[in-house]
Amino acid sequence: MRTAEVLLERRSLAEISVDDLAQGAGLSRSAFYFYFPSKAAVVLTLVDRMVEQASGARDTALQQLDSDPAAACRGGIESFYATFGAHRPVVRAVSELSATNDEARALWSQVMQGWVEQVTELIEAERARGTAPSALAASDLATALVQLNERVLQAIFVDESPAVSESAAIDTLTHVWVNAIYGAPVEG
Amino acid sequence: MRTAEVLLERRSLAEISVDDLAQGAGLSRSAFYFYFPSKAAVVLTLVDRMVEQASGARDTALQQLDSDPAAACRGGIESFYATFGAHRPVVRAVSELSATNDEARALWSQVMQGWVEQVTELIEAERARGTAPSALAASDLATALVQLNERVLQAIFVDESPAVSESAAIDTLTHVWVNAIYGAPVEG
DNA sequence: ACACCCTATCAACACGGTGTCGAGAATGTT
DNA sequence: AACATTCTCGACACCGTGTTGATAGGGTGT
Repeated sequence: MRTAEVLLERRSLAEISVDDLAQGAGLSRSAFYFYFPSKAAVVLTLVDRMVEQASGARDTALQQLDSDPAAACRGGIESFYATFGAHRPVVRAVSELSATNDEARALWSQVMQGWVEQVTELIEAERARGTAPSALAASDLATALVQLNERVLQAIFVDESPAVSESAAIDTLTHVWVNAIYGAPVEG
Repeated sequence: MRTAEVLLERRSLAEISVDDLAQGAGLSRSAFYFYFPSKAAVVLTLVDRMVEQASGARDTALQQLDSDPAAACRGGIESFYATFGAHRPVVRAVSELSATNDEARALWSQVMQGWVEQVTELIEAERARGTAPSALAASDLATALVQLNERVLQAIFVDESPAVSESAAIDTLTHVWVNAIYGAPVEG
């Protein structure tokens, strides 16, 4: 698995064969299959690890919004950024794998679902306090905002173009979040 | 190519072999290679077609913002939705292909770049008119908003979960756009 | 010291998909 | 009729995956 992470820094998942993985770990290709059923399983394990290690950070980051809501949003976004930024190769791999692998898709959507639920709660709490207007379904708005983060950061992490400049990313996302949550409804 | 579009309605690109494509068109596999250098080329051609057919719609949709800016945003979003919604299998295929194919990635990012430029102009025009505050770089904001659309609609088109409900998508996106563009800067 | 099992490793194989080649039909041109 | 162009095919080489059956080593109990 260390080998997998190292190789993923340089090449995409598709460019890495089971042979590469095995050789990197000093094994024959078939010995690899003793430890993992497939290349995909390695990535899934890597993702599992990352998720476990990071799911705590999310909950704490978003919960302390009593004081300053804008700061809480920023905290959540920073936590999102930190979590996935620290494991860029893994994020890249899982997004690549999701194109062809149901399990990867399911795992990733579970991760995103966690974020969406957390953010939905945040929005509903603010609406209950009367600080945020109720216009759209909170879950729809939360989904959109989480997906915004996902896509914007993804683009940055894999050096796509166009992409938001990395230094402005947090500010840009926070701006969009805060205005989307607290801004006035747009007449349909 | 018609065959490709039909097959892509049912299965993902990875599940379609050159053989399937050829047979669907009543050809042998090697005859296929007379017409296209690879499976990827078929998808690229499909995308080219879609882009060409749709790039006009975008420009006109966003340009008429003199009257009602919110309506112009909505128009742009609707045009985005219509363009890609009408060719879901192709969108799905190109996103899948982009995971492994440089040319597909380049083509897609060119398409997105077109949108970003258009939206950047819109934002800058509004700021020049004094109706929108200048906080973030217009191009960063535009990039984020275009990627928001991309990701939210993608999730809807491929039936991901979580996803914004399709009926609320346009409203949700419009809300985020308008508030992000016209909303007050968030103190960093 | 022996038998035993469990862990670990490997070479060899079968399979499926890709892309190439050269040989030839089919069709049109002079 | 000779020729060229367009198109089609079967056969091949290649690569990556995943499986299998044979085998080596290192504990453990007797």
